[in-house]
This record gives sequence, structure tokens and C-alpha cells, in this order.
Amino acid sequence: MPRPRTPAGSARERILDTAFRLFYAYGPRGVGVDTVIAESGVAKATLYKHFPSKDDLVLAYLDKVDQAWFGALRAAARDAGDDPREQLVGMFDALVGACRREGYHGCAFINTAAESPAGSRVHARTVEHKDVVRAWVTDLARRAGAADPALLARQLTLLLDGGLAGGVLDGDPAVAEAAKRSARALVDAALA
Amino acid sequence: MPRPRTPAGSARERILDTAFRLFYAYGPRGVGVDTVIAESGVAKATLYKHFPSKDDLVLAYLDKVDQAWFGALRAAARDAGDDPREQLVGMFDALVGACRREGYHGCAFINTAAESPAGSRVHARTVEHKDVVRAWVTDLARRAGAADPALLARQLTLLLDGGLAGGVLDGDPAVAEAAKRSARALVDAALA
DNA sequence: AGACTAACAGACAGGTCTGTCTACCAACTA
DNA sequence: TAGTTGGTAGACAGACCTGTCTGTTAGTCT
Repeated sequence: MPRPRTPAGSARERILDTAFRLFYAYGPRGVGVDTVIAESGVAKATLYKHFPSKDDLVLAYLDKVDQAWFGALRAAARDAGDDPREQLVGMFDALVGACRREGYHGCAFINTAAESPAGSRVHARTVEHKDVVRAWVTDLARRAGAADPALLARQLTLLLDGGLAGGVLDGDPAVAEAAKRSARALVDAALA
Repeated sequence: MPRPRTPAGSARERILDTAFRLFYAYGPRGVGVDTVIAESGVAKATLYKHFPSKDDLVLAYLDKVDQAWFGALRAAARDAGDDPREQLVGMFDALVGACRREGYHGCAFINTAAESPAGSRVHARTVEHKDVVRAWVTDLARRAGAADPALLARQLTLLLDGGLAGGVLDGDPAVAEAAKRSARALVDAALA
């Protein structure tokens, strides 16, 4: 186990944490590698050792975002109780919470995908993330007894995406609340 | 009236048309001024005469997008008949149409805002655009007899944004169809 | 003690980006 | 005819970006 000389975790962690913060705030393209290096107090060679290219760092960033967001989504659903029907609505509290958070700036995946070329690894990773989330919602919808779980899941993730994406501009909690109300209406309609 | 030597319209139009095409496909940040110049067959000085900075060109691009998208939205609503209630659902056909179009790449406003700094003119213009559209939808909702037109408008534009934003990845018409079904359910619930 | 590993510090190359500037040209107008 | 206007062509400055490379330092393991 190599002991890090600096107190705040290993170099890799510091790089990734800094990249997470800067990339989310300014977009990966808006942050140069030199800035990440300066802010994380790391040598350039060290960064390129852990992440062979900036693109790899961006992908690692997206993985971190995926963990955080998907985790928040599942936690919000869990907090809504045991009924899958309530969980489908409750997961929107993750959106409400995100909107309230200082520095909220919309969906990291959408934002990053918007500034990446069409067939890039970033796009593939984003599609992967969206698919995983939608599969989870689909399962929830099935357990709730929806006649067409795939459709309901598509509708709810659409709503989630809308709420998240619009957050690039302003994290108005009213938007998240409207999304939650919509979710309630859609779930009610699907399980009538 | 100065006669343009090149057949395809004035220099300004050519620049704007080219910028529209390239900016939408690759994102404003992904396209250099030199590329716009080369593709539109215009001198650099001419571009900077009509648009003092690249930012001004980006704003002009957004205005063009606004006209196109808001126009499509109103046309789709009009095609749904005279009943405001039907128009609220019918406007989603603009989304369906956009998804089908070759080269569809999501919401130009969201995509551009994602790669622009927080307090920039691009953000302000995007907020302005979203507000105008929502005001129009609110009016439609009021005429349809919604108890809370502002809420219904917020819900529907949220859905619209979700469908548009997700299009950065793939223009799946199934997404647009799901959005339209959601709209129908939400309108029905609000006007029950 | 000696080898090895991880990290630091920073120069550097090669490319791209925005925006400015000079010089020239063609058409219209007074 | 002379001036004005709107355009072309392209060099250039200055900033910034990614990725490579050299050399040094500190801690760990055998």
C-alpha cells in the first residue's frame, strides 16, 4: 500500500474529485487538463498515468455521476416505502433534492453528451446509463402492476430527463414539483 | 441594393445558414469560425463585420432556432383543430416530426446552454425562449379550461423538454410517442 | 544498502481557436 | 470621374489545449 504524501487521499481520487467538481460546473470541454492538475495539486504525468487521455477522465467522471445519481434515485424510492407504486412517484424526490442543491447545473450526462461528437464513447456511456435507469424503472412499474411497464417507464424517465435537463438554466424546485405531480398523474392513469 | 457576386443570397444569410447547420450538428463550441467561413465561402472580415464576435453569431443562431421550433410547435397545434384541449396534445406532433428528421440532434438551446458559462447571454436567451413557449402553452391551457393553467403548462413543457433533450443521443420516435401519450393523460387529468 | 515505485515540477511541441489587420477588387452613386 | 460600400484573400498575434518528456524526490520492500 503506497502511503500518499498529501493528506487528502490518493492522487487518483484527488484528480477524480477535482474533475467531478470542475467538469460538472463548467462542462468537460470548458475545463483544461492544466486546470484539473493545478486544482488537484498533482503532476501532469500522474494524471496521464491514471487516465491515458482526457477522454478517459471524462468517462471516469461520468461513471462517478452515474453512481451518485442512480444511488440518489434508489434511495428516494426506498424512502417512499415498500409499495412499488409509491416508489415510482417517490423517486422524483431525488430530482427535488438535486434542484435544491447549491451548484445544481442540470444533467451531467446530457450536458456532456451535448458537447461530444456523435459516435463517441461519451455518447455510448450516456445511452448505457439511461438504459440502466430505465430498466430499473421498468422493473418497478412491472412490480406495481402496470399493464405496459415499458411505456410507463419511458414516460417517467422522460419526465425525469426533462426536469434534469432544464436544470442547466435554473434549479427551480417548482419544476421538480411539477414533475412529481405529473408522475403521480401518469402512475394513477396507468394503474387505474 | 448591393448585388452579391455569389448566387446564393447575401453574405449574412449564407453565414447564418451555414452556422445553423454546423452549430446544430456539432455544437457551437465544436465548430471554429474558420470552418464557418470556409463552408459559407465568405471572407473572415465579412463575418466579423456582420457578427462582431462568435458569441453574436451563436445568439443569431439561437434566434433562428427559436423561430423554427416555436413555428413548428404552433403549426402542429393549429393542425390539431380549433379545440385548445386538442391543441395542447397536438403540439407534440412537432416533437414527433423533429425526431423523424434526418440529423435530429436534440434541443439546440439545451445543447448550447450546456456548453456556455452560467451567466452568459446564451443562457439568458435560452431562458427567454423557454419562457415565451411556456407563456404560449399557459394561454392554451387557460383557454382549454384548466383549473391551474400555469401548472399544466409547466408539466407539458417539462415533457417537451425531456423529449427534446434526450434526442441528443438518438431520435427515437417511440420517445416522442410516449411524450404525446403522457400529454394526453396529463391534459385529461387536469381537465377532468 | 540498493532497487523499485509513485509522485512532483515544469518545459516543450504541435495544434487550434478567436479576433485583427493589410491589401485588393467590383459595383454603385454623386 | 471620384468616392463609397461591401466583399475577397490571407497573414498574423496571442491565447489556450492536449499530450510527451526529462529530471528529481520520497517512501517501501528485499
